[in-house]
Amino acid sequence: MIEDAVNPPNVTLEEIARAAGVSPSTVSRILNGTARVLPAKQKAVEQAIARFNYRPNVLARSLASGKTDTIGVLTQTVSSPFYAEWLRGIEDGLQEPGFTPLFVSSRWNVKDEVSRMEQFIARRVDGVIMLHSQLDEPSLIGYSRHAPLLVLGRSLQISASLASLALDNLQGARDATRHLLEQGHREIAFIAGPPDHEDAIERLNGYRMALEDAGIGFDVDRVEQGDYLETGGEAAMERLFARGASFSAVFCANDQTAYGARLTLFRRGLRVPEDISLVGFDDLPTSSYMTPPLTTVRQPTYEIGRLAAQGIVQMIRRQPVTLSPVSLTLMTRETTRRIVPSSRPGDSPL
Amino acid sequence: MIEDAVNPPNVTLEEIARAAGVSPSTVSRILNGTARVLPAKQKAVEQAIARFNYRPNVLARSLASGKTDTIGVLTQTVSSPFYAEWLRGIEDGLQEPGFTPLFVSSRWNVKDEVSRMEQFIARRVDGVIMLHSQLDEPSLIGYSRHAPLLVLGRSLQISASLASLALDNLQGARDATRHLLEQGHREIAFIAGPPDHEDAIERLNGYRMALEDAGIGFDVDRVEQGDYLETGGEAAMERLFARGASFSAVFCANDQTAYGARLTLFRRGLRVPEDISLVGFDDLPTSSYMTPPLTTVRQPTYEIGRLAAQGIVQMIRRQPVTLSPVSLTLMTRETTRRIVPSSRPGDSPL
DNA sequence: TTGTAGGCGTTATCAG
DNA sequence: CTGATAACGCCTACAA
Repeated sequence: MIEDAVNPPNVTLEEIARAAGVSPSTVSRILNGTARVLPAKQKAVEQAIARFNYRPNVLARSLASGKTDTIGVLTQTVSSPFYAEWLRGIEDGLQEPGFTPLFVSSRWNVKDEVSRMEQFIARRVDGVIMLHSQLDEPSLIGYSRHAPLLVLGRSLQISASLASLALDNLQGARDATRHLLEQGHREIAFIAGPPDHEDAIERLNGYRMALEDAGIGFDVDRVEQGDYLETGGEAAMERLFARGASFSAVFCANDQTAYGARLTLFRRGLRVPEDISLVGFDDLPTSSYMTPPLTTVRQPTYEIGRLAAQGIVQMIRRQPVTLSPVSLTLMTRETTRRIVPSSRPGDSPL
Repeated sequence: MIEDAVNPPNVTLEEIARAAGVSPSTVSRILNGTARVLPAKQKAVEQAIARFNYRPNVLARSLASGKTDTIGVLTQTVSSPFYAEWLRGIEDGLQEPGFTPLFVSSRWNVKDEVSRMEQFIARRVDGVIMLHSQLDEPSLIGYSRHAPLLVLGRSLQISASLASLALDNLQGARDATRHLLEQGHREIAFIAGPPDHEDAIERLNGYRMALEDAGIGFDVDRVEQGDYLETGGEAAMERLFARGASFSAVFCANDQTAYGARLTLFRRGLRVPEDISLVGFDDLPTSSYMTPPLTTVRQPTYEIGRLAAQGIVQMIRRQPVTLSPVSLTLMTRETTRRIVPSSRPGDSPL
């Protein structure tokens, strides 16, 4: 029998108190469970709240209490399929402890990244999670003085208010390359990520290391520059061919790059994996639906997101943070294929 | 020469005023450009702000001013590739007018949707944009009394505080089906979306309508239920075959469904488009990188996001809202192919 | 042009 | 257990 009349939007705690015949502090106590209150008053207040459809003003509450129950989450692009699962993990992980994530994008731009952080501070978030920050360590330490800061995808000197969770990109890239080697490939091309990305560099190093482990020289001629985007992979693959590079497999610094490379192969009438083997990195949700399903290095991003959520909450509560490093695993699917050892070395797909 | 000492986190406007030798209101005025101030004081204040690295407390400001410059954005899943571009469009569109989006997911769950809206109200957002709400119209109208509400992907009775922007799903589906018909296909299967989604129903109707326009009966046997996800498309396609349905083309209610269907075709050794033509809906960013690139109906989601951002700001400013309906366009790529009329009617790919 | 004072809606500290 | 009362940090008349 609750009337759905045109309720004057903003009911305040004080009005509830008056309606219930108690003092504002009592209402506040009931709202927060701060102290025991007589059942009778409790009930009166609850009824008033229901009747007026009262909702505490979060702003006022935060101002008074000094906490906002908000976590700033800085991502490079909210729209990247790569970050999507991370965000979901974070959102889910923050749900139960009662925090709200504030997602913003820096668009791979250091200046934006700074302004977003300033915004977080101005909004008095209780903590910040950064996905792939480009800021230098001193800056990060500076920000961590305002609120606990957790940086994903980097490894930093940690403190009580600064933590990081790194992924073993090097290992992942090494495994992927090794897989190709085990299949008999000797000429493995690599399409790199942005040269200024820490993880892109690690992946390149992993590729290189695996090659050297196998006694195969690292050949610059088989490496092309990509940009982590489909278009970059497409173009890089094109350049590889234009340059007459010889290879039987291509390892791409990330899945999006692999998608682009795949398209170029398709355009040139080359079959995957019959003519060329292809490996990606990230294991985006759609990668297992490519034709054929892409062999790639899986990053458990959703789980990492949850871990991060859990970690930042622990930091806020001044509890010890437990962030064990996450390992990446190769998902062997159908874009790689064993090469017959009899094939003449130096065989070019061209 | 700014010292980066361990600054006591929270400098207040009052401290700035004291340091600059002026009153708090003067500082406030300078901060907001509310009134002219003597150049000398202006400078003194600016210096103090810089020196103390002062950042106004957004909470206090909002509480006092009654506006938060925040827009609640309710999406079904932050992590869906489908919503990604919308979010980006909204974020970009909100940037310039100075609003911050607050992204949350309802996970396709009405209960969550309600609680998110409550949260928005509690946070006193200045406006709300909903992507595909499942709430009924009365509820939406109710919420719109708290703050301007803009619903995307639905068509509603509009008012000064409630607007909607619908997409012509029916038209899009009709065009797609017609395209297939023009290519000579007569047996066109359809993998539908969730039966309780307005747009899924519209797409089914568009398919049906095109068939009837062409004088071809709508055949339930060629329709399978999907769920807008890859796995659903995969399974639906499988069922289509298991049931022995006969078709030369498949139209999927969305791209993710098409991805799944594509995989099933691949598994069965059927070529696209040589054996079966395939059409999707949405034009996700990766669709043009499928093998072969997917023919699909494009929704200009990024642009819609920007439009929505612009629209909600107009509503907040009590300006007339201009939301012209958005049309969808067929992107003819390479998963569809003209069928030779000579092929015996009733030809089954099996 | 500038300062004073009151208020925004809650929480939190103290008596009682 | 409960009610005043003072913050929280800023904005905005109002007055000077």
